[in-house]
Amino acid sequence: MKLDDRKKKILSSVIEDYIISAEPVGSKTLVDKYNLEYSSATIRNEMKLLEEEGYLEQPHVSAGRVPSTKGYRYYVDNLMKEKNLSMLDINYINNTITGYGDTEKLLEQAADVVSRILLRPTLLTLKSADLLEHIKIVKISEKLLLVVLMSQNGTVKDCIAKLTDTIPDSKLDELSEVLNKNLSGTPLENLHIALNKVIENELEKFSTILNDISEGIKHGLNNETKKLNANVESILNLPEFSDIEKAKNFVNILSTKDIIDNTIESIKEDKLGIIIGSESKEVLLKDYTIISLNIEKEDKCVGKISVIGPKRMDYSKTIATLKYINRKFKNLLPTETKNKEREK
Amino acid sequence: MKLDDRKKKILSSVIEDYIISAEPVGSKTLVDKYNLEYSSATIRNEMKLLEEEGYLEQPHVSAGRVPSTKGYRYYVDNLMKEKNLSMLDINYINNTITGYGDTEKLLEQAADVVSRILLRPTLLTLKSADLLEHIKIVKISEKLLLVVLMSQNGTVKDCIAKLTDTIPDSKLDELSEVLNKNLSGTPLENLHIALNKVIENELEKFSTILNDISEGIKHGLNNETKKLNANVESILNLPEFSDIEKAKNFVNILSTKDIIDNTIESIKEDKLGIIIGSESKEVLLKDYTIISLNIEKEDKCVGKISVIGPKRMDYSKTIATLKYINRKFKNLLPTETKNKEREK
DNA sequence: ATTAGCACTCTTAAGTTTTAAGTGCTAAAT
DNA sequence: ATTTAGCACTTAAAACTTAAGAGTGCTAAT
Repeated sequence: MKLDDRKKKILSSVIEDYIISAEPVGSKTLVDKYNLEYSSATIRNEMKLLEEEGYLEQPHVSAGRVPSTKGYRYYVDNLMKEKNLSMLDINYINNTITGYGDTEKLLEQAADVVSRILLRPTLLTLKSADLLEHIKIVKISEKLLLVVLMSQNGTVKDCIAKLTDTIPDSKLDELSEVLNKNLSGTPLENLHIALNKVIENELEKFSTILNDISEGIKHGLNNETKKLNANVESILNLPEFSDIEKAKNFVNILSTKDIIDNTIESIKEDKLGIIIGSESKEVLLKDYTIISLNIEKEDKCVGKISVIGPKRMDYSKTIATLKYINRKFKNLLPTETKNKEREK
Repeated sequence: MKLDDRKKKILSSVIEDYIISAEPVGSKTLVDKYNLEYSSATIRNEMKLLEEEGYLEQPHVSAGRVPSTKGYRYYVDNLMKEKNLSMLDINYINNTITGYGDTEKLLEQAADVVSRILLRPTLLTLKSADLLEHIKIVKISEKLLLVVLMSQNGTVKDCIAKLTDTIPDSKLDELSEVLNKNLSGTPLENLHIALNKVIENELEKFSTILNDISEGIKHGLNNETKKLNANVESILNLPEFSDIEKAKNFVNILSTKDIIDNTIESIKEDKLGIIIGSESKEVLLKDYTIISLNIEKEDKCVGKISVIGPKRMDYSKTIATLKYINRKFKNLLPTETKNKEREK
């Protein structure tokens, strides 16, 4: 398990070259491109040992070496130098995520910007256990109400309620108040059920209109907001997908919720999680890496942004980007009690 | 320009076979699959004539025939039978577009469902000239306001305003009222400019808070909502994109706003527009067809849904789907004055 | 311990042959 | 005057063959 300095140097050179070139790396290439003070023969010997130890793989006998899952893992844990983001990327992030919008909007912006910087698809997983903070009813017309829901995680949702009967303006505030008293703290996904229960118990006089609102909420909250992915087409440019069958396969993985879900869930709440190839239990992910960031608000996880792509990934840049996003969100998410001035 | 019955039959058979198979259609295939009461030799002669007239094309001398732009056009205008949607598709549409949500949400749902039924990407173009109908201010916390904007087209937008100073609850309604009086009817994209003007002219006492709101609106309204596309990955399954370069090329077209914009704009307001290959001025679109539907609300166009893909498209099903969507929207879009019961 | 040198393996590219699809034309049949 | 059978011809795609190139592993020399 111990690698001497020369092996480390060779391993990280192979990985860094492969990350860029996507071609198996040979001993000659290493001598030419990286200033290794050994001959190609020595490097060949070392690479053979690294392969025997499981850090490198050889697609076929006359090819160079490719990093294995174990190799990438060793690189990420021990060899990788943390890169700084370029000014270009920093500006891109800051100009895109300006802090206006509710939590969900901000998370979407972040998932998108990360995807475009790293040229990989990203997935946004919203934390499902989001509780109602505040509800507000706004009249649109005689027969239409706008129901604005604000959650404790800071997400705002609009629902449309179609009224069977009209309601006088004077009653609206009373209605809002009653709803807030009864529903605040309810998980969003149970909201319409809870509302129905409220109707049964005590609010007979509003029953028709509450039914309409309940129906509106049911349809308006797309419970399936658990996931969303951005920029799938970016993968077309990756050499690993020059075979279109592989691209289709990858897209299938992306659109099958469970595959990635199961893998992501194993990530500790407080950490940036990296799952490389066969480290996932999911066999279909054996050629792919997922790097996932938990976004927190007041120490509660509100969502996850996951970068997914072939194992050949710019780990350093990916991690730098996600860490930057994480720091940005720390003083960004709107909170009830405090509201920091945004930094310039 | 006149085609006799036999030529018509042959042309439509070629097109219908090609739409399914994506392979050039030969005389033998036609005799075998379609019950044409002529020999392959006769059909060969006819196909040659159809080619000379420009309705068919031959990729190379030993291949079958492929429809030309002119051929597709003739088919669409004269030969095509209107298909009925399957119950499956109808149910899918009805279960997806339930009528809850603002105009923009409904349009997004429609663009998505159309894309999934037809297995082609769709583009949603929102009409930019949308005017403010109503504005409502809701307090989220001491230093945060939620600004809810309702447009005349029936779209609801939420913006977050970060306050420099606090505002007492009692002032909120006055503020809302003042804003409505001054801003209703303003085009959404000018809203924050108009607001700044209002501040200058008369609302000095609210000036700080109005500035904050103006800033929130500026960031919250993503003016670039002109377009959005769905389901790009569906194209990976089309045989025309088994060459990944072609797929990339197509994705590029999709993401270059102007290319499709220019073409779509030439479509008459009240019609379902079909632009086949070289009928577009845009050279890059010469192998693609766009079928575009205007969605109207109270006789005003609120958006366009465009299906785009290779010329080889199931024209009949595409048109049937869009027409169904169109009919659905007729009694769906929320309006200020009237509000029809939704059909069962 | 390192390296030059070379035989060996296997992939990829390039070139060649074969196969099969489909045509267009001619001459015969209707 | 149409229609059709039949066949020579063209071409693309598939199957095979050969050549080139990359990179290794091993041996023997440094």
